[in-house]
Amino acid sequence: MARNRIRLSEVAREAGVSPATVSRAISQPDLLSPETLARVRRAADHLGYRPDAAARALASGRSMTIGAVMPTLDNAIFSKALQAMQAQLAEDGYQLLVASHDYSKAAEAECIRTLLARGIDGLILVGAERIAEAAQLLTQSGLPVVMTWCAPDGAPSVLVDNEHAGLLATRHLIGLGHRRIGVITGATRFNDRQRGRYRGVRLALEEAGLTLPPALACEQATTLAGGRMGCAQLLDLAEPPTAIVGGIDLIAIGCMVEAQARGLAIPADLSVAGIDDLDMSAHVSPSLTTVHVPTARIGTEAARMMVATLRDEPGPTTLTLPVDLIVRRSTGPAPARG
Amino acid sequence: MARNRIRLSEVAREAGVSPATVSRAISQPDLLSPETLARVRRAADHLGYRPDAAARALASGRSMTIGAVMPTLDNAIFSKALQAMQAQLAEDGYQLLVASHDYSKAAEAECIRTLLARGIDGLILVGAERIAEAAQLLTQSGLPVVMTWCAPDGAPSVLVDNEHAGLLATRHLIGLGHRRIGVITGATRFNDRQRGRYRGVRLALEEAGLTLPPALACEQATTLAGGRMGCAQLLDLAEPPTAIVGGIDLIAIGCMVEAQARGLAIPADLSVAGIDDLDMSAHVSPSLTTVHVPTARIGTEAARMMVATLRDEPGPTTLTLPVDLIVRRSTGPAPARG
DNA sequence: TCTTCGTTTGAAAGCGCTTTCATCCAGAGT
DNA sequence: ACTCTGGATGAAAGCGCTTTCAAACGAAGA
Repeated sequence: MARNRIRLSEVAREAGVSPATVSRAISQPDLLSPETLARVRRAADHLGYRPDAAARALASGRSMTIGAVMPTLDNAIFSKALQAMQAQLAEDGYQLLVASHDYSKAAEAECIRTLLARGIDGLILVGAERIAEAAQLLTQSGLPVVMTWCAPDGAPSVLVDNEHAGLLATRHLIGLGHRRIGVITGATRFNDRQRGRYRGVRLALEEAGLTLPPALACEQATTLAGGRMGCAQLLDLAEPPTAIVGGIDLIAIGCMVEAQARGLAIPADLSVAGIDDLDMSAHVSPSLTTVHVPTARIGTEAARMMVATLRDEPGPTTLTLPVDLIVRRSTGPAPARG
Repeated sequence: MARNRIRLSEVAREAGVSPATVSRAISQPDLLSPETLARVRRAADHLGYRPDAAARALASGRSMTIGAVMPTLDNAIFSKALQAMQAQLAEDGYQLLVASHDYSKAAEAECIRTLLARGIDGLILVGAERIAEAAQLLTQSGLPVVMTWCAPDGAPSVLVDNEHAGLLATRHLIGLGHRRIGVITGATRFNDRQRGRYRGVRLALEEAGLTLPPALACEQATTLAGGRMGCAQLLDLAEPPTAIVGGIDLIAIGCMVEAQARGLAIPADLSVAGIDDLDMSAHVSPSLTTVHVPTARIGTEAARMMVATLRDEPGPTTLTLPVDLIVRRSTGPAPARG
């Protein structure tokens, strides 16, 4: 950390006021008379004064820094949310300290620990599943926390109804006449988002009186390659599905790639639906039917909620964002019975 | 920032030593006798002591925080580099403070300013183009800076030879007999990476005695949609190219999508090559011929270089990572003359 | 005119840690 | 036996800012 050359006290001297006044000029300008304020400002500009963040943090107990712990940045949905979060926080004068754990619970706990030690004013998390140690750290720190995507009832959070998303995608396929529907999700073990979506799929099937044979459900990495592998697995079955739901768009797109590589036409031979609505999903060929999840908004709203909490502004402490089915070209009527 | 309950002085009392000793136990354990060290550690563990980052930063002048300014996080190449950077920094006990500017020079300057004010120990940047104000801020701050992807000669940096990447992709197409080669880059105005790649393309064409008619070069957003639009533009020409180089994979993939949507076969009717080698590029259909850019390694190495600099370790101050042509299925021999 | 109040400013005490500098002591050297 | 050396520890002075608390002042009320 570069020692700033100019200190607050020097600005005070230059402006002919006390250090306290300069401090107030920075953080509570209303308290000063317009003339004094102007004089201080002029002096500060003149000297090129920049307050020292560490000193402010130490003296005030606030660091103006929010921590965010994400599963990974290497996935459009999280990096997009992070991008939006950062933009919103910057607008309110906060900075974002980022950590990612690559879907490891232990690593997540470590992230939380270091972020906590680093002196943050609030913490934004993804999902609500974590080891006891991490949860305990959080509660005993008393730090404001906002969870995203998933959270237990009542916890401050910005959510999407993952179950509903799975439900919408599956209902759509059922409505098109599909009866044999496969599902490929990401690992559900440390991922309540994927679990919720999977539940939604099952729910829709049950509603329609259909069953999900175990062979038609598989877990894969949440990547395009994972989607390809999962699709290959399902298509190799003696009775392959006529439609597949991907737990995230990346998987669904992988499915399409694999199916097309095998000479299948989409949606004539196989319908594919995803969940997320990535930017690219509208542009792949055929365009992907999916459930839109307002990823960027999750970031924005989480940031807003965090700032509101820190400012003691009243307001809703949980927010559920809507998900919508976007019907595109990758889904169509079930093929006639052979 | 949650006020930590336990202070260093309390640990000192518990351990029966002076605060100075506890401080040394944390940051310079070698200075202490093994017994004292153990005693202090025990006391600290027992009380659940966590040092206050702001106080350490203020007293020591080091914040153990590195800032990174990226164009956007909403692009796999940057988020991947960031992910790697973060992982490496975490290993060395540093934290990452992230900001992004969405390809705006003014916003970038603002990012640099706030990051500087936030008290960071070093700054990692992408590219070397920025407004004078930002450049001046950097030099007068005297902060260690590492640039990535692009940088002027001699500046501490982790680079890739963007020009060479463009060259490799284009030579490959020329080698396949293509003579009418189109190129779609991202905006080159505030993007020295894309400019370098474009230069490489021109260079390869010149080498082969070919020209690049202005109509065959276009700039588009660095997205899949941008690639589609650019491809449409080139294919609508009276004399469309037989091969297209995309400034980044995302554009190249967009090209393929557009061409396929128009009923063209790849590579029979049109060859497409990209630069980056995204994860997905191996999995799209047909798989994309591209130039591999070690994105994650850029992040890792930049982090390493930063830490080495901060520790005053000797070592190379610029590092150029190799790029390699990866031939896949999206490129093939030029169609026979009609 | 005298009190009361609100507004604006200053004095000074920290915030929790790091870091000289000084001290102490044991063993090495003579 | 006596100085010298180096390692281990402590005392204390900040790091640059915020924030009570109190003072000073002019205006308003009695």
